Amino acid sequence: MGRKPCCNKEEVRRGAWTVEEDRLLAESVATHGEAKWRTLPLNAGLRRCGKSCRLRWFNYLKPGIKRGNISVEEEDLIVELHNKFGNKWSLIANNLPGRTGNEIKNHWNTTIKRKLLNDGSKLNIMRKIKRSSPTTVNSSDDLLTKVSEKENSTDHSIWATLLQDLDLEPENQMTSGETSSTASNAESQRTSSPATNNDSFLYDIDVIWDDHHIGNSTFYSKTDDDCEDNLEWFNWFNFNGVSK
DNA sequence: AATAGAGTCAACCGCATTACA
DNA sequence: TTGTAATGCGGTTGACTCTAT
Repeated sequence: MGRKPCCNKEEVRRGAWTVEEDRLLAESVATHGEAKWRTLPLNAGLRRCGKSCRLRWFNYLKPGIKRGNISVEEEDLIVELHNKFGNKWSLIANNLPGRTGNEIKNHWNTTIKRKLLNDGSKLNIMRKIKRSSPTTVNSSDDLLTKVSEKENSTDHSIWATLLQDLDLEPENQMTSGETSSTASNAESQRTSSPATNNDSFLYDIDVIWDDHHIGNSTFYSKTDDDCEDNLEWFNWFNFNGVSK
């Protein structure tokens, strides 16, 4: 026996909401509050599923919801929070006033993810690693040399060695045999680390970036093959629990 | 001007979690 | 303590819009 359906699909309306439906929903929430979604449609005179009403309210009608383009600052924050929380959209949304989890999820899947993949040079990946790492780099020149040496390598194990060279905590790296709870421990260790370490690491990379003019123009993916390669690296780093 | 493909986003679906009798 | 209902959430879909040809 399967789960009891939340509503009778034959009797409820589906698809885009009309202005009149929005008005009825808003009035009903104003009167009864944000609760009893199951019975709300009946009380409001709406031929809608309760879940649909709840979604419409929290994603669109609720006062204070920001509409329009997501700013660069917000985007940076989303990337940072996604590094920290993963696909926990509601958690991420809690840190962006006026934005909904659904909106952030959509933006991530349509815009940010594409940017990361298209702009996913190995050095950019290093930038992503350092955002989530509490470690510092011993020397900027040292890092540049190591990145340059390995830039053309197709051997992933060499990059793993580089991560060790960069003083990444062993706990940060999850081997294929480890469980996600191990990764969670590493996560909590990272997030509890002093911000100054992150700042130092960030500064080091930015200095290299500026001084040596290694930017998008050099490493930007120009072909589908490049994108495939970048995606491969991106996935590999994610798999090893480094850039998450 | 027509059209195909890409991008965007609101809404749906079903599983997970929480509340409560 | 347990079973059921209600709610929350993330993944996915599909309609609509935009852009390139």
